[in-house]
Amino acid sequence: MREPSSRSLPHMSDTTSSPATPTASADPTEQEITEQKAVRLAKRQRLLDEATDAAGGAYPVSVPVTHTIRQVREAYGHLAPDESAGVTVGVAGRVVHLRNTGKLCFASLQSGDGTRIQAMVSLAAVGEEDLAAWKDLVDLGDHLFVSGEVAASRRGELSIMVAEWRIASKAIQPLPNLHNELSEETRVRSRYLDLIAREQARRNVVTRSTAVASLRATFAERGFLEVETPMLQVMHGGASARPFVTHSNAFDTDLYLRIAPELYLKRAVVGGIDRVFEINRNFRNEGADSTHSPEFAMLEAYESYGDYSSIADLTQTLIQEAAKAVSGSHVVTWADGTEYDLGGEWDRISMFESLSQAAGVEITPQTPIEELAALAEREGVEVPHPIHGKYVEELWEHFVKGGLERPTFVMDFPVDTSPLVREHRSIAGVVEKWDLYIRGFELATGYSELVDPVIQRERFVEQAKLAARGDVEAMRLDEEFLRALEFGMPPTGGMGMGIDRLLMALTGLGIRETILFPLVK
RNA sequence: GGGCCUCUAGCUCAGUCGGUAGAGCAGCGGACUUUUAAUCCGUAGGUCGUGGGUUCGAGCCCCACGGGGCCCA
Repeated sequence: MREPSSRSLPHMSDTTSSPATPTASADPTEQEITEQKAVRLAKRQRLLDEATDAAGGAYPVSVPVTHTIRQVREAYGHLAPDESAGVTVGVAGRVVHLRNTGKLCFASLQSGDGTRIQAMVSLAAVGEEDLAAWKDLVDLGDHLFVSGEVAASRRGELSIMVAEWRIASKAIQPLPNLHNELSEETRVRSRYLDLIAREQARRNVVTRSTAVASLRATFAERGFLEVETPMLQVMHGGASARPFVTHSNAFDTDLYLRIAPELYLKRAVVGGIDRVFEINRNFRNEGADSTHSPEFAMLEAYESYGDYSSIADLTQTLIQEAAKAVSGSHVVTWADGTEYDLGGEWDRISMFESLSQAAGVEITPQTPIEELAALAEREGVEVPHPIHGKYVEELWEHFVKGGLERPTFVMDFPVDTSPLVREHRSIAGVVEKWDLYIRGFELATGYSELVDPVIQRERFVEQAKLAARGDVEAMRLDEEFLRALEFGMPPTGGMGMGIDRLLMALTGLGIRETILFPLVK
């Protein structure tokens, strides 16, 4: 039990002259402190001054917790008003409400999962000095340990009748007002406050963790090994994107933050890691908005002796299992209340066929580029790097993409925009690649991987020419990767999926809600 | 990159025509033994994002910069 205070209750004249008040700090960079913080610092100092052992003070090493708040609620939530359980428990939680009727004080304690329980401190139970200390020292936001009998209050609220209490961790900053919504900016910049204040914020963390655990479980069931490949790379590759550049002092060389793990995972496949995946961060030095973050979590998986069809099957399973883990069924409910069905066999459509159908004109890999350019011109579609395949992809997005409601694999892309993919086994001019669209946005992409080192080299050379012409997203020629391929890579199906986007598809949230700590300036 | 909106107390927000800066919650002092955002009395708290400008006078008008948001490309 803590020692009650022998000092008088604080007055502002006391606290402003207190040695604990850091306005006296010699550090010139010290922020000017607010009145509320000064008051709390003074309380902290009083707690420290009175501490008799490691279990006292403002920051005890430990407190004798016997139950979580949830356990107490589950075991005794049935108590009738004024009924006592006849059981003594010790619980801890953050003070989120304080009420005081004079000789009886109430506090609502909240645990990290959001469950709450009421603590009741009465004059009769703790005595005059201790009640005064409670009123003096306990603030909203403090972590508090209370021990006492479990009972329901007269109004039926499950409570701890406090026999002993102590501060478990003193809060120096006042908690934000929990009755108003936090502003969007505070939510993102101070996520810890968002987590304290908002049930949905806590749920989002659980949902993401559940979804990622489900992905790993699905992979494990199918014999995939998880690996980690370099994030700092001498040469970035595996995707078309602008990289972040950094510098290694030890090697005295510039390094790139990876834009994709692909070229390393394929090296692993060459080495015989036949089923391999990685869930990790990629970095792309591009714009940030409600659907793009400069750093984002990415899943890539490679299945040797598979192809783009088998890896599509796998992708569908991964997502459906994740949906089931998160919401109990293949039908997920989004934050805005709409339901989205991820169940069943997903549609697989051809890019060229669906484009031809939507545009009302036959478009094939053999359609002259002049015709594509004219069509784009008529439709007002701008094509940044006017090669054949880019026209087709931009036109497809223009004509078809927005109309996709159900989960859909869009199959067979132009060859000249997919330099790491092998050509279709029977259709000329396209590659065995699909994009998965869910509610109109791209969630994943899959391939029959290009394993012929000679053709791969040719494709890289073409990319290098694009780079030389100023395409900052074009790929560099990776000699080490080509050498690995030359030792022989088995036929392989590969897949990449944005984890943040998966969460968006499962929950309907914005990307800043799916990422716990989004990058902010 | 372009357009529009926004930045005021710890938090969430008002602030009229350019004329001494407001509320709720939280804080501080007091009352109250069953409250649930308790209630009641009293009280303190501001570099109005930053820097310029216009004006007798700027939270408000003008310019630049910074943060955030929305829409468009």
